[in-house]
Amino acid sequence: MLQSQLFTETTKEAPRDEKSLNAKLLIRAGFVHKEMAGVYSYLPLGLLVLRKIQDIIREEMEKIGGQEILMSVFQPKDLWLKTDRWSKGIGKDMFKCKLNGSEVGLGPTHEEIVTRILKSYLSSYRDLPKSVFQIQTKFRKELRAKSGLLRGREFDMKDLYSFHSSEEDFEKYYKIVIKSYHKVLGRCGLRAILTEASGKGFTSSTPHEFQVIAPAGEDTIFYCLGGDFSQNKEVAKVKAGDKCPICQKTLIEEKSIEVGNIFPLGIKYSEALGAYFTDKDGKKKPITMGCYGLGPSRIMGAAVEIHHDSKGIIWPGEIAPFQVHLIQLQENPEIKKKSREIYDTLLKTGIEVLYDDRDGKSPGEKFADADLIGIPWRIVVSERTLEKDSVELKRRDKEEIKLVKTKELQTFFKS
RNA sequence: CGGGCUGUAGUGUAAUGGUAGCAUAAACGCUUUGGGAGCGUUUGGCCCGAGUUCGAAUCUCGGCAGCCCGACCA
Repeated sequence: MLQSQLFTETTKEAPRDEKSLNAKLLIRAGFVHKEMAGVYSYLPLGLLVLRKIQDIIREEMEKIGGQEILMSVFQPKDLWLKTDRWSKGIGKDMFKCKLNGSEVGLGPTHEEIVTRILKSYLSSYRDLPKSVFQIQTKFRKELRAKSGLLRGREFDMKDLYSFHSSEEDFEKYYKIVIKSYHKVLGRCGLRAILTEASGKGFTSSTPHEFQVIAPAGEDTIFYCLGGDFSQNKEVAKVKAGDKCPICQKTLIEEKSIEVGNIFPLGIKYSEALGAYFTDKDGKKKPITMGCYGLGPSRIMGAAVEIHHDSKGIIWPGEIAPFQVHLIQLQENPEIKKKSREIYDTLLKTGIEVLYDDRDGKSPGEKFADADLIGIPWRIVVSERTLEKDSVELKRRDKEEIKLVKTKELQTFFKS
């Protein structure tokens, strides 16, 4: 991508009406545009990041048998009345509107819809287990949107639903999802702590949240540094300073961001909506379900909260909008020509490059922009480097700069 | 939804009852080029409505919007 052609530009100042760090940096760097409280548009750079997060999720969900679907945003009222959630629980947060005189909702979550769909296709134990997921914009009437991308009224969510013939089979899958989620989040540069949470009306069993320690978080968790125990303050039977019930180490209290959660749904929805299957013994039984959420947009915000410095964002490699930020530092024809060659070579090698080919920008401004945008590798081509047939290579998260021969650049990035 | 704070060029800010100013971005020209460059010229603004007043960005009331705290939140 030629930076001179990029739709967005950076700004020196963050807008006054944003206090949250993730929103400030993402807006300054041109990743998102704020439309209203809790509602953001994704601009080219932001969409690249969002898609990378979504693609990591897709890949990992498919590895655990998830099949991607896309469900309707509109939610019929009668379905939600059957599960008694139209005006209770999450239903209170549902945007509702009239459609030809009847009321419909905009999906804040999809248990109702997915359960009704599965009724049409799953009828025997031979059909189980199955799991489906979707990545979609969710709408929620949050009373108070806040913290930039962390709590929006319109946000991106991946919701996975699994269907099982028994509680045991469900539990096996639940553990598989836990592993998978840790992998997804790890690839997104986040270290999450599996935390016991409250059912919040979804279920009576203990669900789990994936919490990332960060001052900007709105949750508080107690956790053990040994990594074997964590409880959300909402449901905690422990407090800071207590001994870990498992390994006796001291428990710590921290603010954290909930980037994912997983719920045992049991047979709550299948019973309410009549989703039964015929078991080996010929008996009709309700399908056991689980649901599992991850918020790509929230992950993006959390990644910025965790990975930044005073100069800007430091994207974790896998979700960076580009791998390399190539900077043509000066405007003389030789530098332009050489930069262009390097750009073409890198592209041919399959590397994603943002090429700062802009004229009329001082070196200082180009460096400052590169730091703000936060692409993992920076390559500088200048009069100085060309004298040595080289370019400068610097990682966004390191201070050291090394000279690399232009010829060796391709090999460097291949490995 | 309760409480608090705030709305001034695209963005960030100043003017506290009396000529809307500064920075930055944008446009043009010349110079400049290793950490947000210089000079000159130009464009562009008081959230909306009502009231008080000779006169309102400024005071009052209402609305709308944003942020923060709380409540709420798979």
